[in-house]
Amino acid sequence: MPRSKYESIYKDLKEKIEEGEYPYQELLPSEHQLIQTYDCSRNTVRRALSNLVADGYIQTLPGKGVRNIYQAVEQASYTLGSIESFRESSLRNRRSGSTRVLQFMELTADRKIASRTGFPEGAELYYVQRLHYLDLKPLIINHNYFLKSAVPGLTREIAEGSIYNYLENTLHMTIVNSKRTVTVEKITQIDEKYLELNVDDYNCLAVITSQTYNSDGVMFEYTQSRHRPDYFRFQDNAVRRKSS
Amino acid sequence: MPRSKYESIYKDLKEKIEEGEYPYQELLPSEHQLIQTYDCSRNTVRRALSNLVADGYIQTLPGKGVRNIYQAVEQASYTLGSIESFRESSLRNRRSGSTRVLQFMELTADRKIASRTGFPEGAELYYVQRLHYLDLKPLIINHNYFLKSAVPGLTREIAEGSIYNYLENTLHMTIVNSKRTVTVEKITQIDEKYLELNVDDYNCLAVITSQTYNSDGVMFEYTQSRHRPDYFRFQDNAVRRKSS
DNA sequence: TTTTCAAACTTGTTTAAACAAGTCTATATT
DNA sequence: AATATAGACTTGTTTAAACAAGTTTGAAAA
Repeated sequence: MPRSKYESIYKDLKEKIEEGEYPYQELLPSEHQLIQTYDCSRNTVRRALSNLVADGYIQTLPGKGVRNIYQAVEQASYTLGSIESFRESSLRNRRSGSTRVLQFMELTADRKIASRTGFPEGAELYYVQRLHYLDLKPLIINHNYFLKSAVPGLTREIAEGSIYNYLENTLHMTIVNSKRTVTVEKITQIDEKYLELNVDDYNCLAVITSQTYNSDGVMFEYTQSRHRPDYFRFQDNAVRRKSS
Repeated sequence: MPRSKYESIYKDLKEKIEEGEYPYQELLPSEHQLIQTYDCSRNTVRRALSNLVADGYIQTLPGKGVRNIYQAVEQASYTLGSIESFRESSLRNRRSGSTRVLQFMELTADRKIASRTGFPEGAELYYVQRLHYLDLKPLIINHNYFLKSAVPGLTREIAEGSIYNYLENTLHMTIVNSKRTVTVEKITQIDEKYLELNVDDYNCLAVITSQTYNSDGVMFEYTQSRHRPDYFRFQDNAVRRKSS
């Protein structure tokens, strides 16, 4: 359940927009009207609205009002947007996902690993290599590095299911921030083998590397996520902020 | 120059972080101290800080303080992050960029174009196809569609330079919002020809499609941007907001 | 010495108020 | 009829204040 007023207003408006309560390009109720509707202060309404702006759902027009610019996205393919685990994505898309652990080991970050991942040299890590299936089709190979001190007690069995589920529900860790980079890389032999790709078809794949921070401000995860190109889609909404 | 207090505080703190004034993982001055420093209210400081959180520069730790999690990014390759034009990116990376117009024409959106771009059927459009060079190397082919009514007077000559420069400085249009999708696609003959790619090397490239809105809430641009995979990098920072 | 605990910090949420500036409309003026 | 304008809207910025809740610290009590 929402823990604060502005969150529940945000959620309520978001649903209404998604359900088409306000037509595309039309104005939402004014801030003043929303204050009446939700019985709260102007700041609280504005906070909810600013989150919707960040989502690319609405746009504020000074002097005019708030315009709905939400368009339902084609869910033809597998979409990765916010910070969510493979399991969450699968559920959101109502597909059956499964995970196969290819490797599970503990290691210490040497100079090479440290410079690549951003972990300090000498850090104790878990390394997990997993293959994610969607509807029996192998789509993603994940190479995860977890900071052992932040993710104690990780096992191969946990990795078979959802590691994020373990982090949030068992360790009560909160994921806050994730810095991600999308690139395109040549296929490796491992990719070819497990993703069942044919080099004559695609010889590249989409790679997302991410550094994830928990609520203590500690980077506890580095992941390289290698995606089948034909099922890859990365969405983003950029808001230009006033600068200089 | 900054038009508001919170923007100038944001900018000042951002520069200090980038210059290493606060070590990685260390705490910034508390909100109370920042209030003294900038002689403003708490809300104004918090607004500046929340922008830095969105940038992935800092993380707030309730009860503790504000932690610097900024790490200078490796600028080895061409980076696209926020909404910026090719010229802006080139300048930021201190490279010499140039642009070659391959095609410039006016057209009317038929059903096919409308459904692909999101423009209404029958909309009058400019279509621009351009090749962008960085240090004499062809990196990107752009297919731009501009809404004629929102971008009047666009010419081939303007397209040779910076269209965004024209939009902002001549038409005084403000770009507000851009919805983007990254995918990986097979190379076409056009790509192969102009990007000087060898199919035996890479047979895919990175494609960014974007729908851009101006300050009137009108989608005035649809662009498909096709990038040489070896020079492509897309960065992002995701903040997990409380949900459900 | 160790433990307890209150006080002094930290950030998070919410309200209220004032003013600025852009947009629209209907009335009054030309 | 066309124009000008005042007033009633809209969102944007800033300040002030109060309370909640998490973390730190040092003094008092065991």
